[in-house]
Amino acid sequence: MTDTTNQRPASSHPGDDAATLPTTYAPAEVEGELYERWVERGYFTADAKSEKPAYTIVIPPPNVTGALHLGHAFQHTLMDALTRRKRMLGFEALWLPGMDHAGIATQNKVEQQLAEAGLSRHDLGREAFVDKVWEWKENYGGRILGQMRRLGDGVDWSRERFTMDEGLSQAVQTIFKKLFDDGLIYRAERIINWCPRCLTALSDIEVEHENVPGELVSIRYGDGEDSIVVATTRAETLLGDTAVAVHPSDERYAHLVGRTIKLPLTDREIPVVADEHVDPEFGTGAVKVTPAHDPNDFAIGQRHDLPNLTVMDERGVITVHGPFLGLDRLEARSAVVGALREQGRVVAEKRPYEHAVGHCSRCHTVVEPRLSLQWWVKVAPLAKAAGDAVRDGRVEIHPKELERRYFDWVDNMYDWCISRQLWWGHRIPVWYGPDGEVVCVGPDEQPPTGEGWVQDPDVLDTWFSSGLWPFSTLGWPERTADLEKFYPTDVLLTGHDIIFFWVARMMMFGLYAMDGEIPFRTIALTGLVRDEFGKKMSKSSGTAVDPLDWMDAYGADAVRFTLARGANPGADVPIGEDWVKGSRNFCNKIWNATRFALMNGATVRGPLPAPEELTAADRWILSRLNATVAEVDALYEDFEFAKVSDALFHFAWDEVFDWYVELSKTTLNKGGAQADHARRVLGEVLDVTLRLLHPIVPFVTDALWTTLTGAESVVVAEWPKDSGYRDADAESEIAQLQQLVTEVRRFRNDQNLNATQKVPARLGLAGHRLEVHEAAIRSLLRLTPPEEGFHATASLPVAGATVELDLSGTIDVPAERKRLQKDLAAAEKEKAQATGKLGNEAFLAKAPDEVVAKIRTRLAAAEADVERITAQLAALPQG
RNA sequence: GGGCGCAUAGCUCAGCGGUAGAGCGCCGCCCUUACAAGGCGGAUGUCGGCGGUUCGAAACCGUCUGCGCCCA
Repeated sequence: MTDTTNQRPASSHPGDDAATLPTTYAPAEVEGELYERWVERGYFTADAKSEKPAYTIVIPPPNVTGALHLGHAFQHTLMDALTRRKRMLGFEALWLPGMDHAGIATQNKVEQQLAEAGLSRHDLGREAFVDKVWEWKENYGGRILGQMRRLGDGVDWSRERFTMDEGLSQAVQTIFKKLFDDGLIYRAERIINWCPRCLTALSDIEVEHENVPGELVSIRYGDGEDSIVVATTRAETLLGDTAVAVHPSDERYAHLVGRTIKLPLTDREIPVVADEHVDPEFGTGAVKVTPAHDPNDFAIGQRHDLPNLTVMDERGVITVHGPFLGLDRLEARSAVVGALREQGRVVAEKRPYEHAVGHCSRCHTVVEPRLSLQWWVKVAPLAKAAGDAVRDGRVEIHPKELERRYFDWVDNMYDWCISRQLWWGHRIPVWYGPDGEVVCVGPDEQPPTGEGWVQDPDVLDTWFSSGLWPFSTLGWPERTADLEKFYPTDVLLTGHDIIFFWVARMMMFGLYAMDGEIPFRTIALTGLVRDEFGKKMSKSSGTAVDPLDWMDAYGADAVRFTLARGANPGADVPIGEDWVKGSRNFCNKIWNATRFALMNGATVRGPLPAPEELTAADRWILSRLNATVAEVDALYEDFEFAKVSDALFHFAWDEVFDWYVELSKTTLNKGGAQADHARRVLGEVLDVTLRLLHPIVPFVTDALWTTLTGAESVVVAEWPKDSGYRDADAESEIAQLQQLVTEVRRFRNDQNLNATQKVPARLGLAGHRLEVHEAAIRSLLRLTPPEEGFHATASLPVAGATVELDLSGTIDVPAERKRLQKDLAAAEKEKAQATGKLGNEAFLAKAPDEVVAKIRTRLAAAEADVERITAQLAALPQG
């Protein structure tokens, strides 16, 4: 025999290897060690100088504060599967890891720590505080990185990045300067979302709107003829009202427009203005206007030149002199309503009143719209480009249904507030001079020095730096070899929940920074991980599962396989412990099937025998093997991980393990050339199957594959190719064999025959194509040859043969009759359906020929079944 | 309030014009020398309701009901 797979020095005694494999797969014993070996050998380290085509995925950088949760485990499994497969396909695969500095989250964490010591960040001062955060990062940050190793993430650790790295910070400064110079970054005073707890501005998408029961209070402003009733859910803002607005054509209030009205609880007179944007149908048709504390009111204020009166400080405490001074906004709300009520100015109160209220996405505090001076990105031109790149097909969104969500956002985007009143983050590179100068400093420039020059104290929104991730991590703004080789990246795989936060921003910045070059070719969006009942998992309700626990109990492969198997494009993924157990069982099954194969001398050495030398079972499984390779390849291209996993699960378990391995036992026992061939085919099938499974369950496949082949590692093995071999004859022959075996097994079961009990039988296969399978059939069914005195007590016509069994006594006639009658009913129903269709002229005339032919075949089969079962029933002894 | 999506076996989900499927769960038999984390066999659905299109609908269209999600 010649060895065509010459890089595989086969182990000298495969049986010995098998003997060393325990009967149960113990993931804990192999996973950690295997992972370290992969990393040490540099399998995941990509080479920018490689001749191979590049395949790049950048990881959605987890927060430095984070721990691995099932959502990460899920996405990482998919990204790992994609890169592992491409690596096997001969690509220079790079999966680039890293972390996000997570401005607010991280700062909060360190502030909490300080609070325990009774300190605030102001006690330390900015510089010391930032040092403290770095210190925290070194000590506690990045726990997730170790957990990624546990999961088996094949990331290139040599390229690990952090958004606050020097390089990435330089990228931030570079793009800031470029945007500033292009007039796409500006400073403006507007109403922004303010978190009174985090004490910072938030962008629109960092605010979560939630319906909560509040109150709607209708208040009468002014008196008598000249009074107007307005309604509000935030009565305390009354203190900052600088007008009442009505619709210009609203006759009810026409006499008041242009005049002033007395604002209750104050000594101020405020004007009544007419504004097109007031809805005369809503409520009383009049609205109070608080320009400094509401975005719509601010707009009205601008149009009518109203003063902006700020009545709360940054913590939401009332600053207006009088009885409400020093009250928190919520206390002030009821105090104001109470005072109004006393004055008889409360016309109506609706409580509870369901309405949407914005909450800080970080700490869930109710946000307060607040007038302040902030930095903004003018998104219109950037967003247009980001939308066009998808519209013209340069970037593809998977699944396509989610495109709309993307377009809705990028096509209707408001300017992005990027300044945050935090200390942890990229500081805004703008200096203010003593005479009002504003200088934006580029990365290679020196900030202005001298008396009176100060840098802007704010830092940038965390998502500003994440938006640069696909290229900043590859060395931009330098024209690095990495950037040359690995950019644009291939797939951006992430949850659809951060399309706006992250995906759209990367598109905008990527296209802008790289002169129109796209940051990635495909956006693959996943859903969220849910519990086994499809319910949201949350930390607060205690329903969140720590994937580490499951990995410890069942192995990383089991967790990965379960997640992959649930991964339908864009859809949420439910996961439960029982399912992980099921996946563990599958891994164990693979383990034992391979163990069996090795004990029986399965081999990958030498060429595969020609089809004509093989048994039908061999040809069948090779045919199915190649079809499976083709199927898996096609599914991978569409990110159909669930279907990939399912196809492999069923091929491996149902076809290879339950049928091929069982059939091969007879051949192997017989010995001779056929047995040699079976060993080679078995080796081939396992070799390919393990390689196909590897991207999803990397550990168990590597442990087994190296034992089977003696080669270095399946991580660097070649991805299987469909040889094109298909054998329809073998497939139908084995299908017939399966039909016969199953039918007899059913009979045995119905007759309550013990599974191990041997039964004498005559197969009646003379001249039948299944004749060659007689030994296998007898073995599978535990049928012994008819001996002297054989007396058939049951006769089963099946698959064109008649199997006669000697049950040495009476069979259970009622049981058999019951079963046959059920089968007969099914066959007759089938026959009736088919007859009905074929009797329908319109069907014959309009249905495609192949459908008609199929129905005809079905009818023939049903008729044969009816005849056969009727005969069997008639042959049953009376009783 | 606007938009999108989903209702299929006990549970979680595939299928999206031509015989209703999978995993788990359930019932029965079996520790058959690869595997009891297993083997073999089995049961279970008027495919949410109503109407329409079609030779043919779980699938396409309309409508109602009930749930999700996104945005305001």
